[in-house]
Amino acid sequence: MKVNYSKSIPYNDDALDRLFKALSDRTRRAQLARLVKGPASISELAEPFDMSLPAASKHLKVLEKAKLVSCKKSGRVHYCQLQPEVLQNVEHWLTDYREFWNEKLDKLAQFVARESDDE
Amino acid sequence: MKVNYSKSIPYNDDALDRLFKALSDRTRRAQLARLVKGPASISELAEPFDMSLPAASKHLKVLEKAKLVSCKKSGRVHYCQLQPEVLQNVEHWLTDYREFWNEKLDKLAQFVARESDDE
DNA sequence: ATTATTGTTAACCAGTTGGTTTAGTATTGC
DNA sequence: GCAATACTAAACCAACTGGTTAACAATAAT
Repeated sequence: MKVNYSKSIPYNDDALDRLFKALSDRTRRAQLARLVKGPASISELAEPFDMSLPAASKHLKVLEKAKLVSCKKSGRVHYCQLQPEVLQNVEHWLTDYREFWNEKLDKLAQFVARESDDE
Repeated sequence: MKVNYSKSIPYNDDALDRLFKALSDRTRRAQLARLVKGPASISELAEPFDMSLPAASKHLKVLEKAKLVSCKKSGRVHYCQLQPEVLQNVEHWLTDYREFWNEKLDKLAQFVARESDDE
């Protein structure tokens, strides 16, 4: 089943706002990068960044609201897990532009090819 | 010439910050969407959004700083053009995660397939 | 020369963000 | 029971955002 994500489909602006906003902070991107390697507690996610636990915790909340991360409590430890599926929204959003930049790259490639022919 | 954008390469955080921040506002995304259809003046980019010219102009500046748009003045009108190449940074940034979510989707597909077999 | 058009700049404002510290709540371990 | 651990909640702060209006500059049209 293929979903049509082409130009006419209205993207969910609220979701994209939350997503891009979540991704616009390098600390949060670093936390995501850490989570690629596997689940982690909030302390583990705070430690490498030289910031207080509350700060790290707040970042995690932003990631959770964007649905990039899910956390569940086990005892007193909160285990956080990457939930990368929502990044497909970014992927789909890019579609219209990918076409555009490929065109430009093609033109550049043709230009370069033509230049080399002249030499 | 292939550039290695794999995990070990440090992404340019400043550029990604500017890029994701620029994309995190729906007005700016709408302006980009408009520019897919071709260059436009600042007035044209302000008009559909029921906002003042200075506001639209500020958004354009954010897009320019992220290098998503380039503007040049001709007479008194500023023509703005989409510069989508920089979105490849987003594309590349996604790489590590794409792998991750494809895995998950594969597992889901396998699960679904097994379920249908049972029926 | 005047006037209209297309923007920019500056000053301002309310709300958000990213950080802090301090205090409090569960849970675990001794 | 008591102390340590892992976190959350609240209050605060400076800086940034996204918007406004008012004033200005530059170009075009009459």
